[in-house]
Amino acid sequence: MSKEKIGITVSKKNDFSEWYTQVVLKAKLADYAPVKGLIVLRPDGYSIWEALKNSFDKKFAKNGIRNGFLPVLIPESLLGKEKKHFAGFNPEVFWVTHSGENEVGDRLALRPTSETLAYTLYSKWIKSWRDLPLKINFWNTALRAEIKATKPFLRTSEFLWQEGHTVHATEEEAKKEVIKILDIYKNTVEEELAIPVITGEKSEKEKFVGAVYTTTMESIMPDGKALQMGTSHFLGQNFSKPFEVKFADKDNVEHFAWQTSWGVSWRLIGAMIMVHGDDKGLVLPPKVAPIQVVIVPIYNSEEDKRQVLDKAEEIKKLLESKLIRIHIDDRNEISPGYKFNDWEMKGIPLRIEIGPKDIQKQKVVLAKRHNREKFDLMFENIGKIDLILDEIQSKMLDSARKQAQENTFDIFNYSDFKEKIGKGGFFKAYWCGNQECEDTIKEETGADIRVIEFGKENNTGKCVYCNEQSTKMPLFARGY
RNA sequence: GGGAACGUCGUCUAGCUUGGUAUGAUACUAGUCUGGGGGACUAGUGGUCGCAGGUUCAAAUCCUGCCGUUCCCA
Repeated sequence: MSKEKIGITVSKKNDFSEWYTQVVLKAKLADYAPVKGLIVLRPDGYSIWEALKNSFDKKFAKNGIRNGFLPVLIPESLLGKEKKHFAGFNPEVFWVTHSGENEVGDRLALRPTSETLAYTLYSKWIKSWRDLPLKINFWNTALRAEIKATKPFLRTSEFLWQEGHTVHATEEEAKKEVIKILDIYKNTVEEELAIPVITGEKSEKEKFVGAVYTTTMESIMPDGKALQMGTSHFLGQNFSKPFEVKFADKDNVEHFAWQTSWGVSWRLIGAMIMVHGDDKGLVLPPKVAPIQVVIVPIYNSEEDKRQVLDKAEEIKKLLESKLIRIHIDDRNEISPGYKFNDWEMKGIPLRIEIGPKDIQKQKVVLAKRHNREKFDLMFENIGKIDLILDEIQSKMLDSARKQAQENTFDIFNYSDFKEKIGKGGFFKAYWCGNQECEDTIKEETGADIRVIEFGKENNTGKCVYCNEQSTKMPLFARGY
């Protein structure tokens, strides 16, 4: 087989969509399930998810949030209690109508999200101000039927996520929580996945159905489309009223509580693939890589083999003592060259090549995945590999930032907007706040308001569509 | 929401027009030689041709429906 056929067969630049699918499948992150729109996570994919989960869990715990678990079935009567919420989700809800041959009385929804179920329970658990704040996070899956245009991690009918649900005595405290969570999201995504995000508010049109307002973090992908990376919602009393989440305050007067909900999903893995991957395959940020360093031993005689593998073991032990995840690829019958390409396709951040010639010179060859640099490293410096991994992590964020900036444009008039939108990217433009303008722009350009960035309301300009004066300057883009 | 293409061992594929026992490569298994960027040779294993009907003496091939995947356009 020609070497072009073994790895990724298309370039990221020329056929982004096909490239993405090939990377997911060939790096063995996920595979298609027998049911449309569903995927299976394989161990390498799941490891990345676990790394993210661990990172989030630590930060949630510091913020007083604990984990719980909710069932997957929600009776229709509950789901329908908050009407706008229900109407928003209804088209994509899977319904369980039978148990065996018998029809069930109240249809059961496979959770599209758990607000209604969680708050039914919260109303039982919360009686007094002493019970507040109540902050629980749930790691589970959500199901939303995707009929068309499914794509691994980005658009699947069932997805892994976490959904957090908090309850507060005051409006102010709940609003603060919304922002605290968004900060945790932003920090984690930037630090672990090396993907820069822009945080801000969703427009009224794009907010979570049932929320008072939605805050969001958004990123621009290399193909110019925007991806919603996570949302944190201020629910006000929209749910506490119908679900009677009430508490007796210090003055012994009963109040409806103030609530938040928030979530990130395995879409983050999709974003990581898109932002960092290249024509050779996946590129993993060291912090979430299942294997951070792979050693490829090179030898021909039995004696060389023993010597090289002994040294490889020694290096492995040293790096393991520094909590580096390391693997020796001692597969026989596979050439070193094949292994190089194989591990590059899987995105492993660092490769150590070691053979008889290296041992003679007391060094190894080190190859960085993200920029494909290759250089010698003396034995005495191998202990510094943790610093090299840190450096890779931060350089990956830098280059992702640069990439995002190059894909962000200031737009001051509508003809410019229409002309340039085809190329993709974030479009910063003034907007009057009127939904009619938003709708028309969406209709004519395919772009919607991704995020109204925090802290950018100092200046005044003219709405890009209707020329009204405004201080709002959202980012428009076509999205996933 | 609208349109198009595709589905044959794990993967890629020939065969389909004009029906007649399924082609090749790669991967996999064993062995020998190899080994610093996708190695070579030899032998072997592996497929109810996406599923269900229909036409026919006979269907991968023709017809209908379904399922799945991908791409393009709102």
